[in-house]
Amino acid sequence: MSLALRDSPLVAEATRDRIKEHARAIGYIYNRRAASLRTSRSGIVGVVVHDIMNPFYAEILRSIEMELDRGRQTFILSNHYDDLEKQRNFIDTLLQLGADGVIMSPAIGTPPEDIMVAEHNGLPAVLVARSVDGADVPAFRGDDAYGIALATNHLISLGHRRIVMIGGTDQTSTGRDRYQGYVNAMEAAGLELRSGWRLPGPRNKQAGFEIASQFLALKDKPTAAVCWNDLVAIGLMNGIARAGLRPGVDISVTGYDDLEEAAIATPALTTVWNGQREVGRRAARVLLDRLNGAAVKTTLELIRPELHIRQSTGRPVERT
Amino acid sequence: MSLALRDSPLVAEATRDRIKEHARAIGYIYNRRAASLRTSRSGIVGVVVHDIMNPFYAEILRSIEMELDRGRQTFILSNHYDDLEKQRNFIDTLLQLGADGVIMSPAIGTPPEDIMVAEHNGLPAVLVARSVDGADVPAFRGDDAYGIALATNHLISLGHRRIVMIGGTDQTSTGRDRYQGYVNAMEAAGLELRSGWRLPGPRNKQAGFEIASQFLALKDKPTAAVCWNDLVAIGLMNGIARAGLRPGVDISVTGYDDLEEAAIATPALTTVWNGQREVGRRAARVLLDRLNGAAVKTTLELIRPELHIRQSTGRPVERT
DNA sequence: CTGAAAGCGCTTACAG
DNA sequence: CTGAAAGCGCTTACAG
Repeated sequence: MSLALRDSPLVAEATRDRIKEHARAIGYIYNRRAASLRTSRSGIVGVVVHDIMNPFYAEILRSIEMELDRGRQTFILSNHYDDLEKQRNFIDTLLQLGADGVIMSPAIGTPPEDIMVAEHNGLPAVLVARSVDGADVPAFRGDDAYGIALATNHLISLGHRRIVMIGGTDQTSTGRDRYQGYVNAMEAAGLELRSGWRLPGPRNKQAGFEIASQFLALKDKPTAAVCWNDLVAIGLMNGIARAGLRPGVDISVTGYDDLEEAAIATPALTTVWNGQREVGRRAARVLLDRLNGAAVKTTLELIRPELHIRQSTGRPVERT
Repeated sequence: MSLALRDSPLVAEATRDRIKEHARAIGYIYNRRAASLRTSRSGIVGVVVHDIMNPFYAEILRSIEMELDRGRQTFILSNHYDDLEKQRNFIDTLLQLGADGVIMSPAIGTPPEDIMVAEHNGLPAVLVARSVDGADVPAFRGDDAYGIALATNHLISLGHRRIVMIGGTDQTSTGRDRYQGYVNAMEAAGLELRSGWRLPGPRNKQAGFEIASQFLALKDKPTAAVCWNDLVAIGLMNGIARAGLRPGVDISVTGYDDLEEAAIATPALTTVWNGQREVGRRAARVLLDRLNGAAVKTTLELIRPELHIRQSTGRPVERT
């Protein structure tokens, strides 16, 4: 009977149909726990990111969902909110449930052992959006240094000279890479980097909105802001508008990620497409490949970002 | 040993600590599948909504997460995208995994049997945000007719006479209730309801943004829009601004839900707080109570909404 | 080809 | 109080 229900070729079609019909009639429910106990495959994949409600991760999750659906895997989502303890608990839960694999965007400060402990207990891991040095697993993310340089160079080419970087943290590889990309672009253009021209921290709209007054009060009167991501950029533009200045005219602003929202912001946001869909799709595929026993290379793959120019950037205007 | 690991009082403290220490040393992993097979409790709760990436549901999910964490339940999230088949598959998966319960915001057109099938197979259900007539389970949502009347009456009291309702669908109880609340308020004020003054459909920013031109082209030149939710309202305001008009001045706009974003929109959005946190918290608690064997009443509970007045509404201005 | 039996890792009722 | 045994519902290797 169990063979028939799983469409085994060992069972004749007519027999199979009859059995399935009967199973439905008596309200039979397949017990995956029991099957999993026997086969040590559960059909469950864990996915953990900083915050699933953040649209950047949401876009990655959507493409992961599509791929895993195709592979008939159930997925369990969780936020770690950059709390290492929460992340460890989640991996523990996956191990206890006998999950088949995990896709994670590791919490800030994740030691490689926290990832390898999963691997060593038969839970293959794939990283997205962030990578961890010393963790010998496949990882997919955008080329941040290159991407932020695209945005910075775009502003420089428009004639901006006093460009501030807003948001992000030095505690992730992404944070360091983006800041470095900005620094490199500025130095390559022979532009000065004054202290106070980096306002680290903001990563969401609210924080971008709140930092606007601090940005506008800088004594150098910068004419442009390279933002950590689209959320910060949109929040900042709202804050600039609230202060009576026109984003895209008085102040140029760039975002990062190219969320769906970037195109309908006011003004439409110039930003860097970060390949979320691509990252999610490839991570899910490589995990499915691993589950099917394929040998995959455990290296970091960088997706090449693209600049999308819209209305939030223009020639510099001096404020008086 | 199993007693010791579960902190049973039957085992002396010293013994327990020694066993736990040893378990850690040898890398013991508790097998929840096996335990669940034996006890028929899995510690898993399913949560399914239209779209977890929608901030409205995201806010509900966050409070559900907090409560379930406290009850030491793992939760599995899923989107149904208003696809009944997807929703059925998810409930099937939960049954197969032996989940302990499910919290759902049912897909459009969910027949009560689709919910009762879970109940009858030992998977207690609780509804959030939407209710289903004939499904004998607890449900929590806002009082939509009352809430939308708050917004409509606010506009009327400012002097608006030509007020359009934008977004939503008649296919959910929520959709019907909100439209009815708008109609009731208009009629109570003796205001005319012209055809074309309802633009159904939009439920997200993109759609709100795109419908702006259609709204602005209405021959009656309405002075205000009551929007289905905050996302539509923010999209609409962006569309209005793109067309060169000033939302909050030339056109008054109200939202619904009071997302975190509403307060930092430009202009800050006048909207109706819909009790997302409250809905999620109470739904999770009642489910945990059911899991602990408590008898709970299976009735619909309406959370009373509140109007939050900000800058997107003002006295009417005639357009020429 | 078919059917009965073993075993996955727990928990719990029961015998000693 | 302690320890061995039964059984949850599957899958699969094996005997017939």
